[in-house]
Amino acid sequence: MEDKSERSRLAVPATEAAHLLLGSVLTHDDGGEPVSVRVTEVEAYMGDVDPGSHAFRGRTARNNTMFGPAGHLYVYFTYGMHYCANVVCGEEGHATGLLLRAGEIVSGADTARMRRNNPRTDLDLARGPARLAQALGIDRALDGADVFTAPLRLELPAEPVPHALVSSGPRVGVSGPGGTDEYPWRYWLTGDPTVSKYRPAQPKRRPAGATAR
DNA sequence: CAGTCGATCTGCT
DNA sequence: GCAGATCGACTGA
Repeated sequence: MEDKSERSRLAVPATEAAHLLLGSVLTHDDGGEPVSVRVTEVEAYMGDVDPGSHAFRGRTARNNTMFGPAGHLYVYFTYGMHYCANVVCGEEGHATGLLLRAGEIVSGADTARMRRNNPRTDLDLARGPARLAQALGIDRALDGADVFTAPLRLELPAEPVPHALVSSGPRVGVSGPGGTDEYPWRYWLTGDPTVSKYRPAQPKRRPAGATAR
């Protein structure tokens, strides 16, 4: 019953769901030491109307989970080496989701450090979407998994975080046509040290010497 | 400290 | 064939 009502809280527009996820705690218990992350930064993807979204071109094998019901994890593999995780939100079929961009490790830090190959500071354990996924031990085996069912556990706050504590700005790494990158669809807890450093979307990397090597 | 580049999977043209 | 919801190593000052 809890699960049902918690899931329904995510079946809302991405902007609203973002304020539920900020401050929530996601745990992955793979049988070893459980690792928990307090979410401090998310990015909204608006499904098939959003040029920056994987779902913009329609349903594929990879983005299939995005088109399903809210409360499931969409995990994708990118750049040949990284996993990133989204929490599906909104109504089923709309393919909206929230990319987990950064968080603070609240328990299981030892395991997280090992998975991340011992970064300089604990602030770097889950600062960035691929880092967060790696710290939690998330890979594509968890694509489609229910965040309210083992081995995952998502604890939403009783109340959404007040808007006054949240900042917003352009999405990172998205340089889509139509000024997509101008929409303030990235949300973070103002002043939190674990929020990822803003890096403008790379315009395009073209061969500098006119000819490829 | 800031800028550049390689790694290498997935989906679209 | 190419660009991408990234990260970390390396360069040079």
